[in-house]
Amino acid sequence: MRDCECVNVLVPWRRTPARTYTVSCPITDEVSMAITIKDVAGRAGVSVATASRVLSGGRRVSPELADRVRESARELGYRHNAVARALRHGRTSSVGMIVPEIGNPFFPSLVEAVERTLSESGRDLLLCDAQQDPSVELRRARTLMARQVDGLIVIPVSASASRTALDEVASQLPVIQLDRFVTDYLGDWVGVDDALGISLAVEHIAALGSRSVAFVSAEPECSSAQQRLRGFTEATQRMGLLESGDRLLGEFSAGWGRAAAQKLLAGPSLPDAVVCGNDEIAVGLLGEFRRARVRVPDDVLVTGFDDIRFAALADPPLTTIRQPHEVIASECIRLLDARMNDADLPAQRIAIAPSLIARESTGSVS
Amino acid sequence: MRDCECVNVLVPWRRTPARTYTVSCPITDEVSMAITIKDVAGRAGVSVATASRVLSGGRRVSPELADRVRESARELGYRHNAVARALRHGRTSSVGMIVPEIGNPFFPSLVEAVERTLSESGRDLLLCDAQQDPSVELRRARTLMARQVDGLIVIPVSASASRTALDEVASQLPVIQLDRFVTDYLGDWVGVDDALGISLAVEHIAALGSRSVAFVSAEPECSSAQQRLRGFTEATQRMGLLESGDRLLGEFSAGWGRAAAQKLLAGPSLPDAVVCGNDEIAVGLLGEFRRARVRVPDDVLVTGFDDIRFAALADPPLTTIRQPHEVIASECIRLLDARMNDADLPAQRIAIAPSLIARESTGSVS
DNA sequence: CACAGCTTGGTAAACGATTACACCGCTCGG
DNA sequence: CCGAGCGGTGTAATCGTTTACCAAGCTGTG
Repeated sequence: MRDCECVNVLVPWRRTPARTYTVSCPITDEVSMAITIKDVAGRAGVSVATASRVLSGGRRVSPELADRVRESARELGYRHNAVARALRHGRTSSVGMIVPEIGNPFFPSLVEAVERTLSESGRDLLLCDAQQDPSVELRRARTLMARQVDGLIVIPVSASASRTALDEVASQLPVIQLDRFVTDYLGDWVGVDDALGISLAVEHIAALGSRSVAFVSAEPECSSAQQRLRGFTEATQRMGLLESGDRLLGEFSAGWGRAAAQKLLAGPSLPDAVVCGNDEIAVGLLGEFRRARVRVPDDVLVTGFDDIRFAALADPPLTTIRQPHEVIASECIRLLDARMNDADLPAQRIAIAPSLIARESTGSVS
Repeated sequence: MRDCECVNVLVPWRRTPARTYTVSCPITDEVSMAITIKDVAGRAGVSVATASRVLSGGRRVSPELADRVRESARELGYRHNAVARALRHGRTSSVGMIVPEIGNPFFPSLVEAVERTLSESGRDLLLCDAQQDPSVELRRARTLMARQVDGLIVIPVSASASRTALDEVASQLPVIQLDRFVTDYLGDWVGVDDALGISLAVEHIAALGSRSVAFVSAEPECSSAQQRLRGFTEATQRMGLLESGDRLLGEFSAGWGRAAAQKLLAGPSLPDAVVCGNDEIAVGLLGEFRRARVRVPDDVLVTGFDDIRFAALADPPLTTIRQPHEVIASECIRLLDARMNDADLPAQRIAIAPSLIARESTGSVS
C-alpha cells in the first residue's frame, strides 16, 4: 500500500478549477530484480540446463525433476525472457509492419487482421507509422531490422520513393508488400485487384444507364491510385462511356472529395455518375453535393472504394468496392511464411478480387 | 536477378479467369550471414571493445582508429543488433500498447499520436489488439512483458475484468492506463474528463432550448461508458432537464445507434435532444432518423463524443466533444517516463478537458 | 560378466553487444 | 630521472537462454 495522489489536471483553455485529491492506492511495490531461470534451477536443485529443458520442452526430463522445476517456477513467478531467447535462437518471433498512416480508416482494419493472424502462430506485431513520408518510412524500416524482426510487411507510401527502403530491407529480410506496391520492384505483393475493382464500379453504373462518368481520385503517387486510374480508363473505353470533365486527381481524403465536387458543380453540366478512388473522397463529395442540393442517386450516381466502416452509414449509403481484409491478411502471412522458408522462391504477386457492394448512392436499393 | 513468377489469384466467388505470368525480377539474393561488430573490428584491425566504443559512443577513441572503424562498418554494411544490446543493457527502448480493438475508429488516432511521440525519443511501439476480450488482453500483456518492453500503455477492455491483467503487469513494469481505467485500481491514468465532456454537450443543448433529452450510450462496462453516464445524470439534474425515455444503453457501435433510434421512434414522442455516448452511435442514430424522415436538428438535436474523422462528414455534420489526441498521447508518455524514473512516485490521474465542437446536428451552424 | 546403447543430468559454449578492469606508454612535475 | 597520472586500447566477464557435448548410470544381450 502506498499513497496515491490523484490530480485532475485540466488543460489551460478551460477555466474550470483544478481538483487535487489523495487516496490510498493498493499498488504493490515493484519487484526489485527479475527472476531468471538460474533462480528457478537453484530453488529446484537442478542445473539451468534441466530447468530450461523443462520450461521450453527441449529433451525429456524425469517426471520428478520436471515437477520440481515447474513448482519452483510457479512459486517464484518466473517469466521467460524473450530477448535472451531471441538472441540465442536467432529469431524473435515478431513481424514488423509499416503503414503509411494509421489514421487513414482503411489501414486499421488491415492491421487488425494481420495482428490476429500473426497471433495465431504466436508471433507479435511491431507497428510503425510512416507519417506519409518515405524518409520516415526508411528510418522505421531500419529500426525494425535492428530489432531483428523475422519479417517485414510494408504498405509503401509511394510507388517510387519507397523503393530505397524496400531494396535495403529486402537484402536482409523477407519482405511482403501489402495493399500497394512499388513500381518495377517485383518482390512479393498481396492486395486487391484495384483495376478490376474500379471496372466493377464502372460496369455497375453503366448497367444502370449512365453514359457520362467522372473520376475523382488521388494523384498516381502510390500504386493503388495508379491501378485505379488505369482501371477506370480501360473500363470506360471498353464500355464506350463518355468521360465527363477532367479526371480530378488530388489525394485520398474527404477534403479533396469536397473540392472536387465543387469543381464538378462549377462545370457546365454534371456527369451521370462519379466514380471515386476511395470511400473518403466519396464521402466528402457526397457532403458537398448535399450542400449544393444535388440529389444522389437521382441527379448523379456515386461510388467509392474500400468499404470502410462508414461507407454504409453515409448519406446516402455508399455503393462501394469491398476489400476482403481477412483474406488479404491471411494471404499476406502465408506469403511471408513461404518466403521465410525459402528465400529463393519466385516472387509472387497475389491480386485478390474485390466485390461490389451496391447501396443507395447508385440507387440500387431504394 | 532471378525469375519472378507473378500469379494473379482471384477469389472463388468471381468467375474471372486466373492469370499467371512470369517476369524477371531484380531482387538480389539475401545476405547469408549478418555482419556483427566482431567482423567490423576484425576488418578495422581493432578489438571489439574499441569498435563498440566508436559505434555507440562510449569512451573516447583516437580519431584515426575511429575513422578506420566507421569506414569498415560502412563497407560491411554493419547494423547493430538491438536484441543483443537490449539483453546487455537491460532495456529494450520499446513500449507496449494494448488496445481493445484497433478497428474502432477512435483508437487509431491515439495509437498514431503515441507512436509519433515515442519515436521522438527513439523508442518503438509494440502494438497488440485485445479483440475486446479480457483474456486475450491478459495473454497480450504477458507476451509484451516477456519481450521486456520498458513500459506498457493499456486501454483496458473492461473496468472490472481487466483488473487481473493490470495487477499482474503493474507488479513488474511501469504501466499507464490510457483513455479508460479500471475501477478502484488507482494506478496512473490519463484520459479525457468524460463526465465534463458529456456535461458540455448537455449544457449546449439546454442552452439551445431543449427541455427533454435522451441518452444513448454503451452499457457501463468500461470506464468511459460509466463516466459518461454519470456525467449525463449529473448534468441533466443540475440543469433541471427532463430525461425523456429510458437511458438506452447498448454498445459503442453504429448498429446500436440504429437500434436505439428505432426504440425512440417507437415511443410516444421524441425528446428535444439525444445525447450519444460516442460518435459511432450518433452516426448510426442519424442514419435511422434520416430513414424515418425525422429532421435533425429541426425535430431533434443530436450530439456525439470523440470527434472521430467522420463526425464532420456525417449528415448533418455532427456536434460532438473533441478529444485532444496529441495532448493525451504526450501526457501519457510524460507520465510513463516519470513512472519509469521513480516507481514510488504517487499515482497520478490526469483528466484532460475536452471541448465542444458545435456543428449542424444541433443547428448551431445553419 | 562385459559392453553397446539408451536415457538423463550437468558443464560450458555459444548468441552479439557493452563495459569493468587491467595494462601500456606517454607526459609532466618534483 | 623517476613516479604519478592519464588517455587509449585490449581482455574478458556479463546479460538470460538454449543446446552441443560429455559423463554416469541403467538395461539388456551375447
